[in-house]
Amino acid sequence: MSFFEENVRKFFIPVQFQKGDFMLSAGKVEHFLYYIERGIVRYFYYNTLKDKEITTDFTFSGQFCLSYASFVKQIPSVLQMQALTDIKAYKIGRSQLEKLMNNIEVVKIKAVILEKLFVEKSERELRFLTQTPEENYLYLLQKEPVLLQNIPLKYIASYIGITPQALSRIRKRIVL
Amino acid sequence: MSFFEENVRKFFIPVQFQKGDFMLSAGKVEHFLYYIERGIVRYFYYNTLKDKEITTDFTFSGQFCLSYASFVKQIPSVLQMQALTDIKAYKIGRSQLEKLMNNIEVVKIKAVILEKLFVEKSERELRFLTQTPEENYLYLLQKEPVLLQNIPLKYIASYIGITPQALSRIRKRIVL
DNA sequence: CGCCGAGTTGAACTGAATCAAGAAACGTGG
DNA sequence: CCACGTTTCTTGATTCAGTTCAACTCGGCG
Repeated sequence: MSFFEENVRKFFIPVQFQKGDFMLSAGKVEHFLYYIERGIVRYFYYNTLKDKEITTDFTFSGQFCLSYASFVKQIPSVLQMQALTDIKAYKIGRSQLEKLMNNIEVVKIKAVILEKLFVEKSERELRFLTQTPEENYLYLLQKEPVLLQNIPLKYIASYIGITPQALSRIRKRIVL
Repeated sequence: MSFFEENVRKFFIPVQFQKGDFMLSAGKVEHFLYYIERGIVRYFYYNTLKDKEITTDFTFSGQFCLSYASFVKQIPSVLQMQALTDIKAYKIGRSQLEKLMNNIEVVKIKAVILEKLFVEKSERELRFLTQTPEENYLYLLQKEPVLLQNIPLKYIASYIGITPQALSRIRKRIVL
């Protein structure tokens, strides 16, 4: 059991979600931080103008998961979270987490987690700037093969920043 | 004087850079965290394969600035930093900063800064996924007008993820 | 069985990349 | 302060990958 997992079990409450469940809908305020023990979560925005969903991220087993801006500022969330698989998770309320923040070790862990989030976003940024959608897809393929087993391709297309049609053609190109 | 500025002055050493100076070159390990009092810093990667620079970010007056991965892991930096203007800054060494991390208030500030960095990258990610290069440029125009006064457009093109030629045509379109 | 969402395929279109050349701005030394 | 060379910016022509609109297939599920 990992260091995080041990600590998580001490303070967090078990919670489960079913495939398809919305863990957080648009307009709701995020009150919990989740630790995903098993499953995949999808983050997305809904663009009313274009009547289109934009998938921005996925969270896999062993990671923390929350609508960050909403949780921190306690404002209605624009970002939505959906369970892509059945999920086994642990949650902790914001006020209780706040109490833990008097412990310097916990604050340090918080900094480490934020650090990781920041570095990941930076790496993703670099991929957008340097790679073609095709290279981006191939990267995702080798980095998170589990993603492609159960998940609709349209979410992956959106995550890469292209249409489902374009992804379909890329996949065709690759096989040849 | 802001809260940050007050604290910065207590522990940081003044340092200056001239326009064009490399604050950190590729392959060097980052030993300092900088606070930029006045000036603009450009972050970029150099892609040997395509013989091309990729500008990923800018830091303006009143912000912290460092090659994050290199500083934290003490490994040679891939990311480079260059002064786009003359710069007045303050710096603190890694080991001294580490000592400050025994103070919970400092760690909390660290978390707040990382939080800000993460949210900014997330917003930039969303712009890549939802906006056209033209919209992206217009956004930058209104968000950081100072950037366009002295800075070569090719850096801005790179930051948006397009070629200088494409940016030139976008600017032409906008004026009309 | 029929419906519906996901995925694929086709054709026309669009916007950025690329290659190439010329104009404008900048800095440096005479 | 001007002349020169370099870098930056612009413009044109061509090519290419992704978008859009539309039709069709496939598989699951009522």
